[in-house]
Amino acid sequence: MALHIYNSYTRKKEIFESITPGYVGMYVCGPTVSGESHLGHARPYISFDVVYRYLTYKKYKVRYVRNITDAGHFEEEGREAEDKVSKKAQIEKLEPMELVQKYTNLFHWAMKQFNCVEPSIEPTATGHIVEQIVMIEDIISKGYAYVVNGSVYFDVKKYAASHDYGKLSGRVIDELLDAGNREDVSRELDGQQEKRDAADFALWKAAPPEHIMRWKSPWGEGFPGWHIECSAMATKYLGSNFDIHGGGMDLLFPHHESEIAQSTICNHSAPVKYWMHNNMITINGRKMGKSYNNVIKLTEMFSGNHPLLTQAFHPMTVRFFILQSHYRSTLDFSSEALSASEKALKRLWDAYEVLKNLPVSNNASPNDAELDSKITNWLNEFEIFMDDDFGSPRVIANMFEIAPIINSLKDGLIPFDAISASTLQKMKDSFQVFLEDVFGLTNVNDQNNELLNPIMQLLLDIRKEAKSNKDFATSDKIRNQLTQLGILIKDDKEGNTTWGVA
RNA sequence: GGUCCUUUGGCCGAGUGGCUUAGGCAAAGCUCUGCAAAAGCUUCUACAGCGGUUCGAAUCCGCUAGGGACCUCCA
Repeated sequence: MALHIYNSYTRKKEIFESITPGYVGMYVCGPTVSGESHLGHARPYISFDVVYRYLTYKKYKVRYVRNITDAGHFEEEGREAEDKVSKKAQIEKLEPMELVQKYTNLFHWAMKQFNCVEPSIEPTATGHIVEQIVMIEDIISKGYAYVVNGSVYFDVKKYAASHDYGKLSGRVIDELLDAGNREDVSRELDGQQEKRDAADFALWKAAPPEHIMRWKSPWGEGFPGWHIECSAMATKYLGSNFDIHGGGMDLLFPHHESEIAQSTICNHSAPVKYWMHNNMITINGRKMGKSYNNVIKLTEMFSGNHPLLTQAFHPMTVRFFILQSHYRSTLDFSSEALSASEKALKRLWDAYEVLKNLPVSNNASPNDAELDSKITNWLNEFEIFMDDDFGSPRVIANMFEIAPIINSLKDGLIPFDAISASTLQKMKDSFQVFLEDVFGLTNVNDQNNELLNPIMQLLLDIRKEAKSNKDFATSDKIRNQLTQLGILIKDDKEGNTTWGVA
């Protein structure tokens, strides 16, 4: 089965065929590093990390570009244009670039916690001012942008006359063009008066004197509009036409719509073959976002230091939580849901550890052909489900179908010759590939270390001895106190004991 | 106001026109156990409401109700 991807642009699932066979160019809108990342930000980066990993698994050579937006944009309309980055910097008494660096570092730290693969290229907006200016000049020369008072605006009306502006986001162009005249649009965009039409968007903004972040341009000192950076950097590193552009659904309009317009004018063709958008993470049914005042920062997530959290959550728990739902569905956050994911992940990973240690026999044919083929089928579906627009929840469901079988094999409830050696080997391989390589999950309980292991073995030996002497006081003491320390003792049928961090 | 999406069992969440209609968490019972835990087995089992299309719909269409997103910085 071939990989199918839901294309936001056509609103259909399409067979994925890369523009250049064997190669994939993927651009994902990265963070604005003027503040700390929150749980909502985790979704696209984890979702597209899995996309990247899966494409790699499918033998594509992927160039994965994810930008860092470190040039400030507007904060509030109806007031004087303010650079978000420089404003915050004054509050915190930091240099703008110092602030940007701080949050970039924090973002990178969080990505590492989530075990996200680093992008191939991570370009910054401030590092590509020249490219953006060149692109704006090109748009002006082609007649689709105009200069007013040192700012440059994209002429949406002119573009819409010959192009389908609004197709991606499902906007009706007449309404956009009409927006400035409508009563319900009471909030005035900055610079609205100097635009030819309300729907026009800024390519370059003249910087007021108090603006710290500013660059020289043919139109005076200023800073780039929000949308142009992605167009410029994507074009530079992936070309005029590339395969996948990803981001949150909230970026559909105006960001991605505008990107299409800009790039189409400059490159004479639509820039992106497959647009992918992840849905939002909500809290109590409401999107997590600054304006709603309901964000949980990632540092709070990992520390449990937030009123909505009953405990700290491991980054892998968050990652698993996100993978348990489809990337295009909204995902409602709650502490309970996270706790459920935590337990589920632990159960799954424990089974995986057991699986890794199961001995592979030379059993050529299964004694229980029905079970053997059921397992084979579940394993084969891993790839089938992922091929169907990255159906990670269904893959996980299949893994949970197999988990009890793994445990039963270990406990002898299912004899080893029930399944063939090749099937067992396939189980090991498939779990390893999908759990670790594709889903990017890692062991949560990797506190095991060289010193602790022999000490634990010593304690378990003493306990075993005590048990065989019916000295249950001693054996229970060891067990109970270890439990208090957060170490779980598991006895199996053969009298063997394993342990793990609870 | 416009555009679009969504509504699944106690909770979270997959999913397909029909074949017993995932999975996880929680709960209950059982097996195992010195007692537990872990593990295994079993049970509980839904598709907002109303109408329509169909031999047959939770799955397609319409209406109603609830929820949400975007239209503004936003993942």
